[in-house]
Amino acid sequence: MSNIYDYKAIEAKWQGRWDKSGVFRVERDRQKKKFYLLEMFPYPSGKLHVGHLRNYAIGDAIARRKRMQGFNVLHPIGWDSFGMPAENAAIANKSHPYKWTSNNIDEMRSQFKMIGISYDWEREVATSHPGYYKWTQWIFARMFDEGIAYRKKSFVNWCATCVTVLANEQVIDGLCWRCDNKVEQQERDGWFLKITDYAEDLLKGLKQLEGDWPLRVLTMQKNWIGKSFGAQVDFKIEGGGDITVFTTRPDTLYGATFMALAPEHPLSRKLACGTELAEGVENFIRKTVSQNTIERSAEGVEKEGVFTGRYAVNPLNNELIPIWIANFVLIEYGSGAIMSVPAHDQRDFEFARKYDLQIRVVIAEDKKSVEESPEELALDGDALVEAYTGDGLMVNSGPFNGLDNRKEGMAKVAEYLKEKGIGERTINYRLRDWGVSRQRYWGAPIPIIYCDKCGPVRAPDDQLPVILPTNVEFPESGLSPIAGLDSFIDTICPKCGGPGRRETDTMDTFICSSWYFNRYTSARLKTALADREDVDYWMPVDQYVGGIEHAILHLLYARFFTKFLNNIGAVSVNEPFRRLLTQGMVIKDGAKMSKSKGNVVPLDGIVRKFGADATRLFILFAAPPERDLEWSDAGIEGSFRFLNRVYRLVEGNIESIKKGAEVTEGAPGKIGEMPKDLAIIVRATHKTIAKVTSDFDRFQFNTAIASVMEFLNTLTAYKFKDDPLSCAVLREAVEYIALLLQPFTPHFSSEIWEMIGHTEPVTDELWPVANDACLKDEEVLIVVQVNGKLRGKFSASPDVSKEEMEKLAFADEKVKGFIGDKPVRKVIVVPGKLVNVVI
RNA sequence: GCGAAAGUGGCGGAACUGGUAUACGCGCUGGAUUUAGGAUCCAGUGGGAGACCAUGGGGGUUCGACUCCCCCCUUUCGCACCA
Repeated sequence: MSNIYDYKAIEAKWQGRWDKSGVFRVERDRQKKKFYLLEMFPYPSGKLHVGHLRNYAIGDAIARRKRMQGFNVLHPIGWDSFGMPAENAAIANKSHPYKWTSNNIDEMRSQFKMIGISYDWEREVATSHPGYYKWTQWIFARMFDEGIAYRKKSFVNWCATCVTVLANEQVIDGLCWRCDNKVEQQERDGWFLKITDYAEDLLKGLKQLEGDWPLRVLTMQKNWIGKSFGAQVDFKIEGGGDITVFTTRPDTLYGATFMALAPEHPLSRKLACGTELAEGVENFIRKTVSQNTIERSAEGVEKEGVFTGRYAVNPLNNELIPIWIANFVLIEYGSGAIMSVPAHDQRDFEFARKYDLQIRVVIAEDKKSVEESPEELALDGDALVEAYTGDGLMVNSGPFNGLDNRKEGMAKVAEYLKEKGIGERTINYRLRDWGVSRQRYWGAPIPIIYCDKCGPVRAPDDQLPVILPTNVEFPESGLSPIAGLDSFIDTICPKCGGPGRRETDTMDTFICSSWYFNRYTSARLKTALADREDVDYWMPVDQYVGGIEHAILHLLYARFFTKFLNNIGAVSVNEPFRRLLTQGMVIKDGAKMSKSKGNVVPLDGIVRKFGADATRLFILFAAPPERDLEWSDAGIEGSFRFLNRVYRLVEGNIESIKKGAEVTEGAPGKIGEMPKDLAIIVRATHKTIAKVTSDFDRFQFNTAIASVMEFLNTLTAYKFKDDPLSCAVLREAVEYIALLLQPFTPHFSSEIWEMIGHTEPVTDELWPVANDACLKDEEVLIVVQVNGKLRGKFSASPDVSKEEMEKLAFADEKVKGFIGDKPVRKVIVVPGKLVNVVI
């Protein structure tokens, strides 16, 4: 008898069977309750590594268990196959992204099969396939029609290394999310999606997800959307023109002693134009704008500014206030201009101190000070050490004096502004429109044609997909090979029939992944992005599993697309993912495992050495799913050993186990009549079922697996006899081990199941249910404490009375010794658990 | 700075609503088997000679605290001039 089970043969055998029989293929079936389980699909970077495995092992465990619970489970996989690495690799190897990508997909597909994930392979999609991106373009076309996709010139995030523009969500701490290089600001034309139109819907939708999504993700999205209430106010510029500002503090308007514009603000250059200040202003703007995001926004960067020489009129008191340009004012937020209230805003305060600008207090901290010394308040702006940002009573504010700033002031000032037609209450969001133009080749072409007469016109639906030409050469620079490709560019305007030029930018790949979950419901359909009945049956995704790194990016975009598709009547759901499980990252050498960081632990070597089952089991056993996991090879042998022990138990007792099938009634019914020690095994069996079930419901795979291991320890410690009842007990134990492990170690479970004589596959079995009668112990251990410290134990019937427990506790010799002759002050008895004697 | 999560043996991690802290696994020690190694099996394994002491530190509530409350420290993550 070999010590190591033949995992290679076993895994190949079952993978072959699953492939051939197509057990994991599903069809829409209104009779059955559906369950849509989805893991975030991978970018086909080459090979699976243990970081990938975690995601897919978790997903597969859930999918397989749901199948065992009788659900019609949709569990598909595909490829997020557009993207820069393919293009860069192609340039480096003088190959083509198409080839590189499809080779990688082939490699990764075979690896997915090698680890036995229960996918419906008939639904496989690849976002770089024309049959897929046709519908990506179709959605873009709808967005164009609805005014959601639009073109504008603006300051955008530019990554020089990737030679392309990035969305705000793709800039992490001022660095490119992909290559970690510094991002610069550049003024460019490009396509944007008006995600801001959906800001309120996206925010509201988060409420619906509460409890089903990790709170962390909900909070991050909420902060990202960043809703704030306030007012917009128009300030007249002395000598003509006006500036609109957004403020959350209309109650401090009387304290606005200067204005500040973002350097990028269109008026910044104009205001000083032709004056002797023009040069200084120009220099300041140029210097500030050329700084990258980090240099400009890092903590502790000093506030700087320059005076434009011009003044605006405070609309409430008609005072002239100087207009400055300041580095801390952001063009992206609000209107890119602010009214500055140094007494009540720390940033304005620092700026005012530096440039010696007036500071006027308009909110008094408490009532008393207003009543006692009203005249002093007008003066003490200079005495402030920092801005007062709290609430209080309005002072120095004309007719508003004495009002509670928050309860009345804000509304009253806003009302007044509205009456005068110089402002109103408004809501501002931090969320910006999504810049989606990418100056790279390997992405979905934006289906737009420029015509000198008609402007940008979208390609008609019957001309979709706009095919990305594959017969191209790649310049070393990383510039897109289609940017100068006349055969692609030159076309006819669909509107007027005149000459037209195709857009050569491609779409951000996050667009491709914003709707793919719909496509799985009818992956090969040629006439629509998804069959309406199919998509209505399967969507939403019941359980989504993916990395926390997409908390904002992908998860926000996918929600936005779903709301848009719902809006145009293409789908019925409003939120794509009912429940979300964010698994922690797999860390190696202190960084998230990824190919670009060069710290990947490839899967194939490990699987070769221990088998797919042991590898999957280990990664689920090593830590709870949400926690980060520092990878080490060290523990995997334990999982492998465990499987070997189970295998040997079955192989070594195969005759008894088979004989056990002849006892027709099964062990649980006979628990009352069997020997005590055998009954303990039956109880352990059913307790394990109950424990694995409840742990699984909470996705605590690590403890679920631990309890099966513990059960095996109990089982192997017991000397089974060969009588029919013992055989039945052993058989039952082995059967449940196979069933409970099936979601984690499917090949192994299948093999065990077959070995003990089953002809139907274990993957078709139902999830076991513990027998309640077997969960109750015959005896329980009662602990005895003296003054809260453990001093003794005894066992008793689980329904032992409190009086009896107390009696038994005091009878314990050790306990007696600790009590001595001291008086007993109190005795606490927890039924069936513990006695605590207080002396 | 703000917000969130976390801190338990040599290591990964258990402990559901306060009730035997350290389940399960790794590693380590000793033994059995083996020509040897590997594999396997058995026993042991928080610290301390000990009464006792231990869940980041310090207080508190309680008969009883990893669990609840207060203060502090550390780590990780997110946000960070958002007007």
